[in-house]
Amino acid sequence: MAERIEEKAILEPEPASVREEARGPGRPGGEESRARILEAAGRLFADRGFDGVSVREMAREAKVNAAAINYHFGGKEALYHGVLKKLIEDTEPLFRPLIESLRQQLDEANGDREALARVAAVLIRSLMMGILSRQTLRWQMPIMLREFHHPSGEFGMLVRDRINPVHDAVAELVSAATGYERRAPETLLLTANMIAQCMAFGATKGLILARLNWEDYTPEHINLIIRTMVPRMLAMIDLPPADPFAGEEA
Amino acid sequence: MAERIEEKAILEPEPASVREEARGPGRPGGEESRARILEAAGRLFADRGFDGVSVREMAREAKVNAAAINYHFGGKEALYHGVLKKLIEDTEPLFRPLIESLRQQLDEANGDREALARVAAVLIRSLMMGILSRQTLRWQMPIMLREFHHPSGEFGMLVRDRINPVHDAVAELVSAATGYERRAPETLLLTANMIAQCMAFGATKGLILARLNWEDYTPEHINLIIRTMVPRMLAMIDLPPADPFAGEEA
DNA sequence: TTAAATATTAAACAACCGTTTGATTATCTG
DNA sequence: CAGATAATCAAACGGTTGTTTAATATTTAA
Repeated sequence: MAERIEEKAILEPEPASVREEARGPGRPGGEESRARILEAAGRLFADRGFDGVSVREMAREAKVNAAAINYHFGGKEALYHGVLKKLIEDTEPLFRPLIESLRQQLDEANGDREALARVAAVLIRSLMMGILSRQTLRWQMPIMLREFHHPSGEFGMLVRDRINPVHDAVAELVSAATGYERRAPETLLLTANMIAQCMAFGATKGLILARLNWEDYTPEHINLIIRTMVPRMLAMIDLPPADPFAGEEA
Repeated sequence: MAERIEEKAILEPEPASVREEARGPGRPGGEESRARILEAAGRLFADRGFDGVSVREMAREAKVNAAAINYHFGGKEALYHGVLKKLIEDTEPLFRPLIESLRQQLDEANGDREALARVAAVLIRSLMMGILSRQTLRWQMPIMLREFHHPSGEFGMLVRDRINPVHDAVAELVSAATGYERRAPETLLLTANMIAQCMAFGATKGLILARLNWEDYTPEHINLIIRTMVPRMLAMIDLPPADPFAGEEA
């Protein structure tokens, strides 16, 4: 029995990162270093892509020795996996309540088109607000966009854990608004397009700033984008206009 | 006098690529090699990004010695510049007639909303068709998208020579359709959004295929996308529905 | 035929890449 | 205290990077 355990331990010298909650004795600080590495790696991966950043640079940014990255994660590829997993976890607080309240309000609307429009308006505004103004999302999105066009080995996990839940929920809204079947290709295409539009002003930020002669996105700019786009995105799915800022404090 | 020329030649050992039309004596075949390098580099840059490809791999794909790339272009960065310049030139035959016929038809429509809708429908279909079905555009677009979000030194040239002409023309359509001023922020935002939507199904191809359970884009898929999206994009800019395939042979 | 010009190549360059190793430090447990 | 455990680091590994060099091949012009 002891042989089997030892053999497995030798064959799989797992990195420290897959440790469970139970902390034994030993030099502390590992969790903080691990967190700093994930933060720096996410920022740099998003900005320059997987091949655009070196392990040494990420280590420098995280104030850690380069070997520490392999110690904590097991390699550059595994670190990217960790970044993507953390991205999914970190966006959970934004998307889960959004999905749940969408489902509930969709139920309450019960086919009333004006109510549907209000639900859709709030959803779109929340998505755009989150994507454009949250600092964390601003560097997380480029990673997702990269995956959308050039899927890596982690793409499956990203679709299963983050994309599908959001798209399925929004598809219910699109289906209710347009009358398309819930799983019809038209529903899926429109859903993907609606969500893509919410991300577009983040994805093409450089272009928008150049065309509009803006320095950077300010809260006023973001409000202008939302005010301009929301009524038109509602029209896109056959819904009447609705104030995207209804129920908001002045 | 001879000194000045020689001095300049020494200080600026320009790569062979900046040669003018006039061909002197010497071993031939340079132009063909240069073209093969540009083709391979464009394909690989688009697929894996600037840092994702090595000079040696591009040389191998182009059936050329690695040193030939520096001989013809002067370096990896300069090669990327050449790829982008060629991209702008190559897309000219698609965009110039599109822009010109758009301007002319816009003039002929003279405010008639049904005519405007037909003009917009044809424009959107042409853009989507070109982006989704042209093999060349399919690898050129990722490069543009990369530039949109992460502008390189060549971004200015791309905006000036390729983006602005297209956006300015589409902005006229958007302005005529919505009533916004031609240079109003709303017009520019809506214009960018309309064009982004035409590119979205190319940019998020991996996601679309995964959600729709498609293997790859077929002509039928592309037609479905266009049939689904065009009427809704018209609604987005306050235009009545129009058949995007009107006037097309069955 | 000789000379100049253009194109191509193998070899070498220093720098950097991701990863491994072995030693060292810091903390907890018995 | 001693031993186990966890974390960190400098150094080195073999390999690859973009680029340069020097030699060579192939053409035209004189």
